Amino acid sequence: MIKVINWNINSIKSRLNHLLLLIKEEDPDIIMLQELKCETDKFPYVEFETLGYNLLINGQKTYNGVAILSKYPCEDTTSSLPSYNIDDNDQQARYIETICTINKKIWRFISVYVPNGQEVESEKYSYKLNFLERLHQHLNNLKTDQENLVIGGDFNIANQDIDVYDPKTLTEKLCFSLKEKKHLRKIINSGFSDTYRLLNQNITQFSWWDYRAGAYQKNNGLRIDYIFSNHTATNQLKESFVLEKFRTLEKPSDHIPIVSIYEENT
DNA sequence: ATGGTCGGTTGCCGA
Repeated sequence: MIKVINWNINSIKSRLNHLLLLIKEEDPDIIMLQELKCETDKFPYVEFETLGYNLLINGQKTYNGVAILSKYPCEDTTSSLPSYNIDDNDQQARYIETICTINKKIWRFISVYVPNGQEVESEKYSYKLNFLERLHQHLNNLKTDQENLVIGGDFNIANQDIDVYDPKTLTEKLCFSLKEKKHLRKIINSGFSDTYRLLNQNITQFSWWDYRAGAYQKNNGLRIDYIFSNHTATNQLKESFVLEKFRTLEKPSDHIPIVSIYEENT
């Protein structure tokens, strides 16, 4: 069994105890994190090495930052998404990819923090769409039919009406505009499954609620965090669920962890 | 109700 968790933690420093609680309660094999808001060499390595994790960190000061924590040894780690001449000077820490060998099978894991985009048609919105295009190209170039590929991330896009609290109000708003959805669907349709949706059809479950305006109390949320897996991995998918409890703790992240469990075919 | 609340950093940005 391989238990994978994805979580936008919104500051590793502020949420250290929540992450330790998550590990204590769920004992995941792989944890993919976003928004560390911490420089690579300031990550609290010891706490997690003590718990048996290999740590792959791509951090930066104040903003962004992604990580993969793995109980299995990792190799060939890359901390940048190729630019493909689309965005040649991208310095933001939004991507990390690594390969684990688990029971002699190759599992490639990616943790990605897609740009928020600030406002539809803004400069940052273009950067968001460009980033998604780069991600799409990179995933196509991996040609990973022979291996298992699992992508966890905060994509900052809700895919369908069922994934938002009020599709009418949110039409063409940031994180629900047609251009964003088309970019997201292009990635999914290139050979991935949305693991939570695959096993929980017709259920409205959000992964993020704004800190502002009592959004959580009103359940005004969006499902923008995902675990995607390729066909090979999805064939082994057994369970997928969210841990909404982590939005009810004191000083929570505005996002909740998502869990997907794979059972290796024998 | 076109507002509000966080985190990291220091008077404001990003989400």
